Amino acid sequence: MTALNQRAKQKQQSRAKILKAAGTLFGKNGPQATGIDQIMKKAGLTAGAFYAHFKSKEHLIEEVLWSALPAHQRVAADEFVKHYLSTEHRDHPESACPLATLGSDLARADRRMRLRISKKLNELIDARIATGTRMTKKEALANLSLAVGAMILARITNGTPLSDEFLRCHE
Amino acid sequence: MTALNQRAKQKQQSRAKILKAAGTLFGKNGPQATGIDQIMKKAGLTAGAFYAHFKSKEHLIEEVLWSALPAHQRVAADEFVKHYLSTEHRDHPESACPLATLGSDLARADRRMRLRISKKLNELIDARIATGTRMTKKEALANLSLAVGAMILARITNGTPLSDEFLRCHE
DNA sequence: TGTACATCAGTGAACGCGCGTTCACTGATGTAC
DNA sequence: TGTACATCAGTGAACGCGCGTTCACTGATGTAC
Repeated sequence: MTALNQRAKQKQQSRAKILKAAGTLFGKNGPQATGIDQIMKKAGLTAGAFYAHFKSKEHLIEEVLWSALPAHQRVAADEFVKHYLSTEHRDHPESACPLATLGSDLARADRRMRLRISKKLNELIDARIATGTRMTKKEALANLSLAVGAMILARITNGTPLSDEFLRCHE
Repeated sequence: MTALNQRAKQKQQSRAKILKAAGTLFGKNGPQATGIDQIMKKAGLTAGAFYAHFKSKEHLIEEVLWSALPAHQRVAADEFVKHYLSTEHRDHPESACPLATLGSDLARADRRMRLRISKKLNELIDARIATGTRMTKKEALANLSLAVGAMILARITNGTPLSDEFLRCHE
């Protein structure tokens, strides 16, 4: 039978809960400032169980980033920036694009991690160009850069008038 | 006499050394991953002396960001993006614009810190518009967003062909 | 179907280490007379 | 000018705490016969 038994099913669910909790907390406070204890509590488990699911905190971080990356894949290319620069997206970093939430952290990540991300970015951009309305690669890269930069700046200035202006600066 | 005596002069120099060392290390590894010991060693002092200069690590971080922010102020508005997106700037985060190096960290900083930064950003942007070649505020914001976003993405993808493409995506 | 044993997800306490911070002390610089 | 005392930048060891990780144990689930 390919059906998982009860134990395996439960373990898989626990793993999913940990990933979800970690994603939320990483988005809110960053991976460095998020403890295993905190993650596991949010997932409804205790700290010790963590290592039955992940080899180390480092491995968890990789996994979370990896799964969070293609979040905006399905948005049409010409709608992308507009969709990205929403107040909704700005105000909920816990469920947001990791390029904006963790961009500077990713820039400091080790080479292996950065290469993995680069590969995925390449795929996403190629897909966007292919399906987009005659968009050049250069335009696609500029769009993504603008979106990520404006989102970060809108978050930094959140609470001042400048923040909304950053969200509208693409128009 | 307004001349400082030898002690005060030396203390001022030590403070400057600490700030410089911290700026470099924060740029390279981020403030979270940088220890007081490390900073003080680089400054040629020992850990204990730190608290004669700064109330806490938190206060040092604020000071460093504050002083690093207007680094690009003097570049002419229409040259700004081009100047910003250089390989030199990408490859030396230790002496780079903190918006790119620490953008996501700043987005997570506390409200007080973010408001201080916002105020300075406002000033810088207003100055840019005033002196620039008929640039609208929206264009200035879009330029800054593009520059910061592309720099972060170029750093993440550094080591792959995509990185240079991000640096050239503004053309 | 029932019984005895094996497996394994999760518990919770403990360990070790790093890091921010404190503090008694030192020695050079500054001040009073 | 010299002497005695005060000040203070910096030292270096220690403290306390949080956090990543380990591990002996538990109890429910799965397996063999």
